[in-house]
Amino acid sequence: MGITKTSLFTENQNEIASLAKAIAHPARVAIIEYLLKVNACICNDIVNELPLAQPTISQHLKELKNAGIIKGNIEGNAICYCIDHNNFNKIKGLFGTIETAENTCC
Amino acid sequence: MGITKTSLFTENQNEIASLAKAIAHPARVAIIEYLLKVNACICNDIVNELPLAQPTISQHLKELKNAGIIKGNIEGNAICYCIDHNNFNKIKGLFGTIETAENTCC
DNA sequence: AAAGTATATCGTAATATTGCAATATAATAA
DNA sequence: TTATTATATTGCAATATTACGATATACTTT
Repeated sequence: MGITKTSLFTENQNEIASLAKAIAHPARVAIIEYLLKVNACICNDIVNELPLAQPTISQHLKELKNAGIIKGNIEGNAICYCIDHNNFNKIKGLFGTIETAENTCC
Repeated sequence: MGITKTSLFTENQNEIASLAKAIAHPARVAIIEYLLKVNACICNDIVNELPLAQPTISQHLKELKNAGIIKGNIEGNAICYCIDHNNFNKIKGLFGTIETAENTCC
């Protein structure tokens, strides 16, 4: 098999999982951190900043965009990427709302 | 290729990525939610709760344990799993500390 | 001891991810 | 128009993940 049985889980569970998946690579974490640092969004800068080839960066950016974590705007012949703060806060919310009371077990 | 170039990124970036990876599957999200709900930790219950075969659940539990999200204690011939709240709070912290100020771009 | 219960591991097939060279696309500059 | 610059897409090889049947391990009950 090897295919995740998405249909067996709730929409919320799949949503959390796919957002987590978008963050589940150090290059993508690095891109997020960089975009948060520079705020205004450069793109070729990311290629220069990270030790990966341009097509690889482009692929990671695509995944982050599909997940809604970043967004890109065309600016001349360049593309300006930046964090999509609405969705990013939503992610933080998903983790933040989980109650982690004292556990009485183990 | 196909191998993540872990060595090219910081320890913190790799840590966030691997914690996110542990959450990046709906079955593992479901396991976490279930353990948070029942607090005290049953194990065969998880197999009955989720629509996946026992070896598959066992594999997911192993990944969650390796990531430090859950821990298991032997109790007779059963194993009691529960959330490792120390690490779980750490994860929440990792996401929570990221500043998401207003963005002035895009 | 034998049977039952609970969990882990092995082996394997199906699929997904990662990374990059080569190439395509699109806007700008010369 | 012809470079140049910036980004995306394609194709492919290497590797990782997912799922589960079969089997192993280990404790408990009979």
